Amino acid sequence: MYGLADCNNFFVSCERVFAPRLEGIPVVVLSNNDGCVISRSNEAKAIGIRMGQPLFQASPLIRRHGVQVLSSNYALYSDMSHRVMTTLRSLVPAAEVYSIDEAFLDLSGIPTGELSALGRRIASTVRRHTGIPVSIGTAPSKTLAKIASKLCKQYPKLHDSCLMYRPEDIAKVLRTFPVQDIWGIGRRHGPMLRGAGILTAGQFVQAREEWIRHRMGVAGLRTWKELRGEPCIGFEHTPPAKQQICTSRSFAAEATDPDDLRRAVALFTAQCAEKLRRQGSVCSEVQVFIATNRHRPELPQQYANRILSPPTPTDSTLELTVLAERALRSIFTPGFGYKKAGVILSGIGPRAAVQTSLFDPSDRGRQTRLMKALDQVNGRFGRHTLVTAAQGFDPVKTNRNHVSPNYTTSWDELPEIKV
DNA sequence: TCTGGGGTCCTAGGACCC
DNA sequence: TCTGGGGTCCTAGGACCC
Repeated sequence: MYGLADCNNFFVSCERVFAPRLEGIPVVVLSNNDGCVISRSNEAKAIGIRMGQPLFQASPLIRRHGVQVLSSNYALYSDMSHRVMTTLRSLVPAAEVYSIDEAFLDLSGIPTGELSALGRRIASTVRRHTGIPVSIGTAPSKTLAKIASKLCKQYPKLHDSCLMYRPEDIAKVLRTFPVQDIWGIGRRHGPMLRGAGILTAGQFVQAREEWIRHRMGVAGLRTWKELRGEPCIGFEHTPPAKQQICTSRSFAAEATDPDDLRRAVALFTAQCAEKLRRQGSVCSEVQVFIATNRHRPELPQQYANRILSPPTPTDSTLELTVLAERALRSIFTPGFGYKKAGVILSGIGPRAAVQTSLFDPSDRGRQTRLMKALDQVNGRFGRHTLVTAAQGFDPVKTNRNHVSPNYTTSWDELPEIKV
């Protein structure tokens, strides 16, 4: 049996833990650069604010209903996520972190009769330890567990835990579950299925196997089997290393000054390299891309990118920064206003397996010790304590006009408390 | 005026091999 | 006129997820 623990309205719930005034009123959290709505309280959902909706489109509703608007604060959310995951791990044999707000639970070996109560205990313990409300879905496959967790949000009397086990119970749920809400069915296959007269998960599992294979490939077939109770997506006990690492941002305003872009690209490179080192990998390619504002078609448009390779796979911020800057210089074109830039590391492999070049100009051991020192200093004294000169201390501006304090990760940012 | 960021996997087609 | 069979690797594009 698989469990799925899903935090309800996660980013909004994180904000509410430390700002109880946000309880019971409509709240939304925005994407980077304050662009789109990416988390909504139940009250915000009820008044019709949509997921992913641009802020400016939602603003009439926001004004009319006095919706509280917050910029995203990932330092807070990732710390809260760790607390939730730690609590989950203490309650089940194993947990697979699936996203910042979800984890699959390995429930093998637990008697079926105890699963329902266990789910309720997990939900109430996470709530008590972290303040975050979660929904626990339990079923014979991951796809069914996802559906079970969604039912918790619909039916309060389930007390945050839904077990779908007996075939007749599963069939009953699938009969009314919308096909486009199934995990694995996205914005293309959803409408395709509806066009074919398949509106519910129940109709989907009744479709012919060959038809699914033909129209939706092996991934669609896997979803079909999972819904029929045949697990095809296994439990991952150790997270695989990333094959690609990306850091990118949109800017508050279009950048025309090459120095602004250089500093941004240097910062993104440093952040990518840090992620790379954290998973113990090296990379053999660094890609830089810059893009104009695609929502302003009346302005000259460009998307440019360039990939460069170090002589030997590396995880050194310094080596990668030199390459990234060279790549940027080769694609930057005066006269364009760049709204977004990013760095992508690829060709990723384990550090332990690096094949060095006979003509390698750099001192590997020295670079490694330097990066270790860099990571230790920043780990101890804060993220941007030690930076490359190329980054500077004055990052290119993004919009973040409604940000909450870093309640859990930086004491000096806590609001003053009157006694 | 204002429109996010970070990933994975599959598939088809082309280039190439013998 | 007739024009093989079997395979690998790479890439771009499309689908999906949060």
